[in-house]
Amino acid sequence: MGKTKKITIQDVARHANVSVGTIDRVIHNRGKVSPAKREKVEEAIKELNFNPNLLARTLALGNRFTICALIPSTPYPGHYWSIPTQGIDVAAAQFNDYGIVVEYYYYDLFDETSFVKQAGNILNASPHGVIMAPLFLQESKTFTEKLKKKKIPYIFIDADLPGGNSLSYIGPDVKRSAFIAGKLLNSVLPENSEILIVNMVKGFENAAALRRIEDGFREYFQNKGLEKERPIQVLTISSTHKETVFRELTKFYIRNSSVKGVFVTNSKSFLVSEYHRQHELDIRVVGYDLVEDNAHHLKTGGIDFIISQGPFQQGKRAIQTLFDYFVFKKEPEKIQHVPLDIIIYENLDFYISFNRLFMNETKDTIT
Amino acid sequence: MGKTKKITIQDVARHANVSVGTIDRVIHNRGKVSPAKREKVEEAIKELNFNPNLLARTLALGNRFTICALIPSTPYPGHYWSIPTQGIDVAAAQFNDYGIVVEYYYYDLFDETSFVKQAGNILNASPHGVIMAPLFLQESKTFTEKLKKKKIPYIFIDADLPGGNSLSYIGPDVKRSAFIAGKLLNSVLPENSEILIVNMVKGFENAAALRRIEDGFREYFQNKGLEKERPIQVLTISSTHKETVFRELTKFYIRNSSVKGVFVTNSKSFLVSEYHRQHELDIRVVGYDLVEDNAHHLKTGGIDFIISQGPFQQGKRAIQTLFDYFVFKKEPEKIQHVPLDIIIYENLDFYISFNRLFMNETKDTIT
DNA sequence: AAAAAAAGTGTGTGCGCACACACTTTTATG
DNA sequence: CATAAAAGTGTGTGCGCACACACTTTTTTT
Repeated sequence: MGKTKKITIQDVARHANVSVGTIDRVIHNRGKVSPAKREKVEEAIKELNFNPNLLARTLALGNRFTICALIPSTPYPGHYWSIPTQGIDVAAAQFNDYGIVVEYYYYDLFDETSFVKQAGNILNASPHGVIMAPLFLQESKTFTEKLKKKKIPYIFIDADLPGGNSLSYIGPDVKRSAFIAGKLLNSVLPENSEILIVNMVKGFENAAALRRIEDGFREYFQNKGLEKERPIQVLTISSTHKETVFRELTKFYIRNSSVKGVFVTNSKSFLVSEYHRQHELDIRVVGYDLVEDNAHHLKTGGIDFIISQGPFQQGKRAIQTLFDYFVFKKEPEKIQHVPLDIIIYENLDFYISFNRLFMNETKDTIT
Repeated sequence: MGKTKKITIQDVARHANVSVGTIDRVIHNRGKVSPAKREKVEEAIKELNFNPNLLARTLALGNRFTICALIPSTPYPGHYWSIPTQGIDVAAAQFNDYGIVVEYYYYDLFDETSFVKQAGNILNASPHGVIMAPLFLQESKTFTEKLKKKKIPYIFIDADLPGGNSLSYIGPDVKRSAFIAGKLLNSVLPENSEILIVNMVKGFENAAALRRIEDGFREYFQNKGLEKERPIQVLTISSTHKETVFRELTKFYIRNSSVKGVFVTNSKSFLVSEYHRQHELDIRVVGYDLVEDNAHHLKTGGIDFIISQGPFQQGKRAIQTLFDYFVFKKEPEKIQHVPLDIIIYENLDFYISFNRLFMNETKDTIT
């Protein structure tokens, strides 16, 4: 009872009256095998329900796969990009023994040249696969074309590059996420409230993505026939620094006092919330990404909703997708949209703890 | 560049001028090793950043761990319990080569005796670990006490057993989930609407859990001072069959026509939604669990919110927790609360697809 | 019909580690 | 000071698989 013995190629060999060499030839469809024996072996495999042991195979093959991760650096501990990085770390640790080696190539979120430089470094390293956040449109295109020439597969996370020929895109459906933001914000707004969309970007790189976010957001109100009742304005700030953001917000609010809801299109909604708090403004806020600062403002009520795009899962899934591609030659889905988690004060804790609890475990075992 | 060589105990042995046997003794802290060499070895391990290869270790040890899963059977394909089962399947496949063998012992959700019988079977099988959904209070207690005597660790999923001495509980914070249900339902209700809580249970087994759900739900309205404005009634139906549920709903609604919102405390909210549709009632519904039928009613608008308690993750995490416990002797957190996902029409698809996409991969590679 | 080529099959080694065992050196014991 | 006991150390085998290679049998070529 319950003695599910391990079936090995030895067992199959014995059962089919051949040697392990023949089993090997049949499994990998190589070398020469007489039709009679081939059939006998295939029969035996089915009968015994033989599954090759991946551990032994990996050990015997001894091959290594290097993956380069081209992602933004984490300027301070609670920063957004620390989360995908953790996801990558966890998966990397899990697959380390299978020969997966992950190397990070960090670039500066606000500096294209750092991106280009690191991209060059990756090309020199000639890894087996690449994970990247293609946040700079043109530079990313240049890079991926070179990767394609070298036949190095690459996966996009966080943002997609339309027509980028990636092995897979793992990230949010941004238009949909903005649509949800609209729905959520609308649900907490009194009648006849004006709405403000706050963008914080340095240049024009993300223009296309921002466009889709705005579209998605507006679409909700159009679908509900609320365009008139909820006028939407847009404020684009070319910085994420507190002082600049505050100054721009002031410049806006002193001219627009009837705004009752704000949608922040990046992970910095806590800045807006903090501004509201300091100036005693009762304005509802919806934003992205469950970073520590946002969690704090969710708790104090300054932020009403945070939409989280499974950043941890993005990193983890990216590694796993490449692993499956390397080891099992499994073609992944071209688009893997992550769940858009709706985070409120009441369910916040669980999202933070559930993955963190486990990370420690994994890390301990590796170190 | 990037030539991260695999460091083996051989490398360490050479570096420390000892044999692999000594390395082994140091790593496992067994046998006799002179202090001088021990230090040299430890030094070498650190210097080379040696990490034992889990694959090779597993292969050499060759031990097997059997895990029995005592969970409700899946009466029809889209049933709730098919999802945790899938999570278990995925993790089982992943750890299969590590010697983890999972055996299912299904019981009937509405039949205590089937639970007891399967529990007995598990005791006979004497597995290394158990995963169970302790849905029958008394029977579960009896069972876990026997497990404790046999020193077999067990993990609860889906529901906790207070003071049950489990290795870990992986599931929702039910009170909190109900609180969230209150918040969500309230957000879509007009002023002065009555609310109905619908329970569907056979006996009195789940009485304690139901109590906590009701408490959590009511707590929201109390905290907001809405007890008066939103009277809450409770309807408990002792069946999940459509006909019975419909009959009981009719009996209730013909006497209570001012109910505008319903909170269904199990995964069958689609039944209530269907009833509303057939009888053209404009009543809002909040329920649990993203089963297929609920997804469908979310899409048609008959259900407004579904709270999902990561059923897939529950199964997966349970296996992984036992694996870490067996292999790394890692004591898990006693309580691992899963995220309480708020599912609406707009983000439903991603929750369904994200895990499903990957399940196929894993299954293909194993079969 | 002999030689060469091809087809078919088995054996042996190593991947990195755990563990049993043999062996040598030191210490304790009478 | 001999001898038993303990401490300290190295070697060899196997886990399940991949792969190189040697070997035998059959088929093709001249």
